[in-house]
Amino acid sequence: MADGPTINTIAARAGVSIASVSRVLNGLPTRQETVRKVMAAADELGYVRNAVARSLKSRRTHQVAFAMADVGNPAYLAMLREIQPVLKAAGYRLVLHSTDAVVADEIDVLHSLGERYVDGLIMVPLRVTEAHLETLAAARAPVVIIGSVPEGTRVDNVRADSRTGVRLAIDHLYALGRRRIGMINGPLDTVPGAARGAAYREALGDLGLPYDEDLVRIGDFYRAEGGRAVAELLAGVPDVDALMCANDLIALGALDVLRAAGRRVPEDVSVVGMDDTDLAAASWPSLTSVSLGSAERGKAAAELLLDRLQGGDREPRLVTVPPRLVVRASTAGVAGERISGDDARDGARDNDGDNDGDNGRDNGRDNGRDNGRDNGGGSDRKEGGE
Amino acid sequence: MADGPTINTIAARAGVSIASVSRVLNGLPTRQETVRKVMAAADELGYVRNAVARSLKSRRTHQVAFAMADVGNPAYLAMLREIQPVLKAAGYRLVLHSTDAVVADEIDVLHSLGERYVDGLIMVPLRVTEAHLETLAAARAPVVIIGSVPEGTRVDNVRADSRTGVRLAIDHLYALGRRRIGMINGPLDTVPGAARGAAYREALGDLGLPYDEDLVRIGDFYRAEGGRAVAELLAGVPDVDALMCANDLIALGALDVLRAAGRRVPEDVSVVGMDDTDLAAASWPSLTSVSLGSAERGKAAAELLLDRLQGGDREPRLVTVPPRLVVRASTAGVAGERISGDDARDGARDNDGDNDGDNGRDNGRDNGRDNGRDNGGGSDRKEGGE
DNA sequence: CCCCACACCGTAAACGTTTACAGGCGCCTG
DNA sequence: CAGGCGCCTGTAAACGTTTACGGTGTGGGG
Repeated sequence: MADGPTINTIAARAGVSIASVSRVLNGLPTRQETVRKVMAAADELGYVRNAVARSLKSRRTHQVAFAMADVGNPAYLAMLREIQPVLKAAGYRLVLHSTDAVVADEIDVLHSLGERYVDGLIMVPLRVTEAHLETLAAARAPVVIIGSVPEGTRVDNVRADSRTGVRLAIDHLYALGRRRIGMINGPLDTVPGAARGAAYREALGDLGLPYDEDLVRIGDFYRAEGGRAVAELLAGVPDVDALMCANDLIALGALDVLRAAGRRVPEDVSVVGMDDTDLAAASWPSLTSVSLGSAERGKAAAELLLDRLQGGDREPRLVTVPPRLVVRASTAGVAGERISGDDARDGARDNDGDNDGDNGRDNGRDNGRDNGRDNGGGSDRKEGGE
Repeated sequence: MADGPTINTIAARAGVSIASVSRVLNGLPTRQETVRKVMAAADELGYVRNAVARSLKSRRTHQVAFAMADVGNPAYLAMLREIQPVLKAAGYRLVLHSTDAVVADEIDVLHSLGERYVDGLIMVPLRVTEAHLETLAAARAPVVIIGSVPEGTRVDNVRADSRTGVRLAIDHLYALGRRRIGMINGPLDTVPGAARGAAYREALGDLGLPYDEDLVRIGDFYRAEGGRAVAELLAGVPDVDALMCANDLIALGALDVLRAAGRRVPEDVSVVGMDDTDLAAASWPSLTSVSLGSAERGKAAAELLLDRLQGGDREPRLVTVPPRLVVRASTAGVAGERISGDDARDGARDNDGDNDGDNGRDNGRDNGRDNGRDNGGGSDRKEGGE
């Protein structure tokens, strides 16, 4: 851990100037003999370029930040899984920011772009406040926002479409013959809650179904809360034959309660979740869920940012990622999985997380066609005892 | 995005030297009047310190890297969830490296420490080769390895204990009266596979149960593979009354096949998984699983690294994290969850991932006592249309 | 009244690169 | 053979900080 060699060290040893060393290391035209000497010296000394000094001079860090509310959240993770390889392929490192859902922290991240420790930022804001917009306008590096921003905000933007997502689900339930379709929503003062609630009402209307307040229950985006809401709904409206849940956790709660109440899923009641997280494929019966394309959004955001980093100026772009209905047993009544929409997903993933320094890995999932499997890995080294 | 102000800009505007500016910004003793002028100028200009220049001078980046095989893997994520807050609290940024299970990439990461873009590294190596050890010995920044390293390697090290983990599970099954306990393992040439297989045999022996080869099946660490292996086992040994699965995915496969075969879980067959991933709590019946303490290992690693970054020299430490058996319905036969061991976990997590820029968050999970819930978030801004 | 101590501040060097510029040298051309 | 052109290389400045060092001004004590 001693002080490493610098180009000065190399220059001295090779008997040339630091400019020549730099030129050789950067592949600029140099006499063959000089190249040889410099390379030899660099090799012998085990030289590694100092990224910090390099960044100072070049004004490029080759780092990009990704900021979201919570590292542990599956929707963000799905984004991260796609963002990472895109950036890596382009030679960027990824700096992770977890804002713990504190708005001030998000503003901080935006502000800290001025420190120039990253070349750009992908952010999933909790909500978009005035303060966000102001800081954004003054940001000293390119930013891509995942989530909706007010019309006219000059920033690259990637959105999902949960309205269409809800509609896909309702149409699916309708096609299965369901007519008493309940909705278990999260709080209406959240943006997702409001949007999904409105979309539900709209979709019913378009199908000519009446909007029945008794069929709607508000809980929170938790499993237990969802279950509670379902229990209430069952008590009030025993003839409900389908449940549209505002996220997968609520839907798992619904499965719990329906099972306890002796209702068969999907024979008596169909259940649809939302977000298509890993949990959907793991549950029993496996859960039909609306994917809002977290993975695709992440990928799109990364590509937008790279384009801006490389391309320079252009008008801000808006990318909207279409939702997809992933049909599983909770509506279709089969143990297997059937995909509707343009893509297949099966989220179950796990690993063998062990102390022996050998862990599972995923094979490529580049194109969203991911069967979600983990490789157990392997090892040729057994001495790491337990 | 114009060029931001530097201390030179401020010095000019405040009519002082850059040294004074620096002193003020760093809180070194300065005349009150000077402080005022500098602060005023800095505020007006919206000055933000350039982290790169600062790092070059101070030789500290306040960044730490975390390298593992795959961002999407739940075991690594559990680590990440704990590492992140620890580093953040200490003022460090987190740089993420996903090596895609390519050993050469891991060596690269180790080597790139010479670039000095981070102050330290936490690494979960796929396996530990000679090349790892060599590069490790020459590493230019402190490293913490999660996973076993050969005796005598001079590096901070955090390990799990899957042998004891398997034993916990087997003892539990034995206590429930199970005597025909099968094992569904991953490939034996993987470190986890070998270790868990051996532990199974040993545990049976200690309980006075015979080791019956017919009760052991090797598949891979996948759900479908696990299911296939279970089907074989059922065909050969119909009287099996418990299954020890080498990871949660295999266990999910086991549940699938047992259900299809008309065996009740846990009445006819008890099932235990391993790793206690989020999927364990989501499945039906919920899955008893052995936690190898990924979260704790992550936290311990972060703390070791911080200690080394702050403390300086000391002997390398070894931390071993004890496993924990999380009893759920697949062995206990209750819908609810009962925790055995010293801690409670319930991994279900989800969110409302929506395009409206409003997302769920987790409340504190600092001490491992985590009820795994997500908050739906909220928003006061509705104009983000869909 | 002189000198010294002290508080404050400015100058300049350093961190490790990249790169503009200019100098030296060889060779070709006229 | 002189001039000029090109290739290669070295010198030095710059990126934006931090910090050692020395200078200046003030006030107090001998």
